Amino acid sequence: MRIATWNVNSVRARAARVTAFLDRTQVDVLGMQEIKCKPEQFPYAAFEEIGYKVIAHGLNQWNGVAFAYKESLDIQDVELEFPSQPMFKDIVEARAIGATFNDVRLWSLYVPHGRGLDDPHMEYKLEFLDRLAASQAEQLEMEPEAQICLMGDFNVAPLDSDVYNLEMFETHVSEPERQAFEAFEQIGFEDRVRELVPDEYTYWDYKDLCFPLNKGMRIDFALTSPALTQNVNAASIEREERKGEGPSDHVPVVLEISD
DNA sequence: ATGACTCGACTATCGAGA
Repeated sequence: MRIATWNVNSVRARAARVTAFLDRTQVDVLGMQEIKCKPEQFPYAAFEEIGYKVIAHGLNQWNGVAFAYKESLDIQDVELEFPSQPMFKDIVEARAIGATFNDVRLWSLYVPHGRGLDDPHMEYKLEFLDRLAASQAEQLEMEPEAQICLMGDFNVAPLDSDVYNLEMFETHVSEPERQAFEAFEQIGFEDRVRELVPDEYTYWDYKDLCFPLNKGMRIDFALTSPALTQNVNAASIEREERKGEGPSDHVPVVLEISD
């Protein structure tokens, strides 16, 4: 089974590119972030035409997460939030969707942007990561052999080399954010993509020729539980998807898993 | 070329992204 994660930055603006990617790569499941629409606004037809079904979660024009998966695959146990997912202003935002495919539990995650080190959104971001890690630690305690992949836009650059110039950043690289990210490793999740593709960014700002100058960030990850980590055979970061007409500012991250 | 942001929204500037 091949799975992928991609912050598509509006699925309605990007439907042709996303479906072209699926058609080309034939990944079995794609977790999307920032679909920026409600389920009833999702461009289902374009996905159905190439043999994919979609489950989407979105409340408004912000955030929004979804899975596209091959129509032959069974989908089970869909959840539209993780346990104790924090609220922002009394709303559980559309930033997580979980579903099980072939006994592999996938989460498509859009971690809040902190905006600034002293911004209320930063506290929200850190709490989001803390509670996500706590929920997964609890899950692994109950079921140590669970095959889980936490994938999405984490909005954290764990290493200095994950940004083109450390001095340009305050958020994404701060110690509290990096500690919140490292918590996943501490409970047993691993970033196999890092081992297989050590030097690549996953995001380049639209502005200032960032992509041609390779001024990027590595902030999109697919973290695997111990039982799933041993089944990861290959990984790629689809840099080509940042080129051409109307790209997202993020590119897909792909994992190949043996059954 | 990988080229100087882009998206969706109370359709016209603006918040948000990172």
